[in-house]
Amino acid sequence: MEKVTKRTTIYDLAELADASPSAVSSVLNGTWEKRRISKKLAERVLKIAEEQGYAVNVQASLLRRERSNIVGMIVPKYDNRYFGEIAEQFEVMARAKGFFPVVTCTQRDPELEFEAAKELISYQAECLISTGATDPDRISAFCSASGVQSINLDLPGKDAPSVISDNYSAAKELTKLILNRCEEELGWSGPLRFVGGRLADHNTAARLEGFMSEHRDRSISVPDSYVMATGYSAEKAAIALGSLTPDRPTGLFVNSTISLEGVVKWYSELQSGAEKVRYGCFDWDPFGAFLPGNVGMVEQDVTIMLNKAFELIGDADAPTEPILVPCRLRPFHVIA
Amino acid sequence: MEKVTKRTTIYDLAELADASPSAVSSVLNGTWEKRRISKKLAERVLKIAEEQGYAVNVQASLLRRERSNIVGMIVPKYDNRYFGEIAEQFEVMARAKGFFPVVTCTQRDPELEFEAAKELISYQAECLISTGATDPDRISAFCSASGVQSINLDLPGKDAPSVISDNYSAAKELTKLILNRCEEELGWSGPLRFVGGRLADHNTAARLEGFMSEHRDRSISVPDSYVMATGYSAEKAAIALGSLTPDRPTGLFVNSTISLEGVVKWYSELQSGAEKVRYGCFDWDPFGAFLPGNVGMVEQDVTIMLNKAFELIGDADAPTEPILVPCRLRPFHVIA
DNA sequence: GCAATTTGCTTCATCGATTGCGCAACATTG
DNA sequence: CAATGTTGCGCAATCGATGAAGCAAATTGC
Repeated sequence: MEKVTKRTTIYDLAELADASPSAVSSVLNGTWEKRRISKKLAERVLKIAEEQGYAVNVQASLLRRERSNIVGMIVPKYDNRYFGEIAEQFEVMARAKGFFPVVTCTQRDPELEFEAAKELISYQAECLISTGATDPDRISAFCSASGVQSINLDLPGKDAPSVISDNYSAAKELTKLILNRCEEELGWSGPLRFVGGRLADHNTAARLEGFMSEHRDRSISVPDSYVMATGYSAEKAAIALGSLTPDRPTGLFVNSTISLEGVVKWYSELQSGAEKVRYGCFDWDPFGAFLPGNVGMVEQDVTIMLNKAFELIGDADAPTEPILVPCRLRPFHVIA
Repeated sequence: MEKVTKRTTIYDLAELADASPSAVSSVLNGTWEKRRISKKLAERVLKIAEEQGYAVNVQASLLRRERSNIVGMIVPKYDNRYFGEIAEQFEVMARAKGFFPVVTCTQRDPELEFEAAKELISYQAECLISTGATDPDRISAFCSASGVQSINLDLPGKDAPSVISDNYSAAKELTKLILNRCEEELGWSGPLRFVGGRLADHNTAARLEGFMSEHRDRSISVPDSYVMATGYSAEKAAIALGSLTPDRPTGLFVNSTISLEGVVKWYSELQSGAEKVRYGCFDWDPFGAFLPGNVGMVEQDVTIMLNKAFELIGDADAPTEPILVPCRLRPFHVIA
């Protein structure tokens, strides 16, 4: 219609409705009854707004208001169900609580994490949730300098409240499951190998502790070479296992579904001995139950984690000690 | 430090640096050389800004500027690799082109899709990409009323340029692969069953056409009951297959990885006859290659699709005919 | 019938950043 | 030394929405 594609503003609507911009504004933001605007005018304005395809300019609105209602979240990757579910549920919960969620994916890149965090703060986010951040304390420091609350999810930080899985306990349970199944099905009692993750990463360290603790409880010693923290990459896990030929029984504790991809690739290419392999994985995938050799997976409790995180929003004196959320262990039948 | 946790503004910095807000502004947004601010003052301001943990108020900045640089995207779910990859790559590409990406996940809910689209426009998004939207034309209509460009991805719409996979050809290729493998390995020549998706959905319709066309080429007739478009749900697919016992050879064309979950569940619970089942899936998952009975998957080319979509941004006379992007067929060895 | 109240709006300053315009102070030219 | 040019910066209007304050008209109270 118009030659200029300028966005409609309340001033345009005001002219069309023969009213003042402030009346239009109060009609559109729902405060019109409080401000004693007649129903008649309100309806007229709403009708015109609809006709014109009006959408508030949030920039202008937020500039004037005190609250932005934006909660930001950074997430490393969408290549596994865990972070995907976190992002999805975060958005749902945030909307239900009247927030506007903005999620951004930072590719496990510390620089990008920090840039994205700054960007979200520039958008006046009231709270920033750093999920699985490589350097959460750097982000927390920047947030606190800007007077913005920050919360760590999945990986803990020292300078902000953290909600994380109880990695130690779940890893111990998973180790127990794999060892038990190796005994029952292969008549063999370990030690298992630990595949994937980074030792510098808190979660990997905690899981390795649980893994070791269960071995210790059974008086099984684990050779150093059995700990293969190959990072978060399928290829590296497959390469690390490459030379391993299971002429004897073999058990694997797989840390993350991305490493599981590599393990399964290795497994499927075995010439022989596959029936002597058992593994379990920390993290869940719907296809996991159907992978041969997989005895079980750990599912982290995203709903509870996010509930706890949302409870922390606005809480000035939140605990600095990480809040631990129990995981669910899902045992599978082995597919022969 | 301060008792009030007010965000630092250029006015605060101006006072600290003993300069004017406009000088501070131009230093911070990089126009200071053009505005002939001395290097000395610029460095002083930058130092103070850093000390104070200053972050621009994008709301104010965008209000004043003409461009927002925001590109919005709505995505249905993060429960499969396809949409996860789309979201990730979209963010990377958008940043590389100097945009600020905002992605939001709308749970396949038409109302939420529309609300989210409105919200993104309120944030002055310059372009909105609707991915897999249930009702893309409603979104396009609103966008065009607001003078915002909209682009459809994955599912086409009539009122905005669309970039979609060549569903027909890829489905035909996949059907061909499954039928061939059934012949080679089972000595059986179909017809296959079509499992998952919604017939009302453009992609499902196009894939079904490709499926039918390949059957027609081979003079195989497909009974109506063999088309089981059970929607995007693992349970419904599993239930639909529930009564099917493969006493004879059985071949399945699985439409979407979410339906594949149900198929694999059914498959793994078969008492007998599993060796007589072959299936293939439209959409890719890294664990797919390791699922027994799976002869191949179709991987949609996210990178090319997004490249095409980005080419459309800012293009006023973009074609209204959908742009078709070829898919990659990934054949697998069957795991016995 | 006149003051007091209520109704239904408008006016205007404001949020923080941006930018065209302009003005001193200093340097250069002839 | 006056005219002209350059450097370095400040002033003030502006973007669109908001809400406190205010004001005229309509209604009520006595």
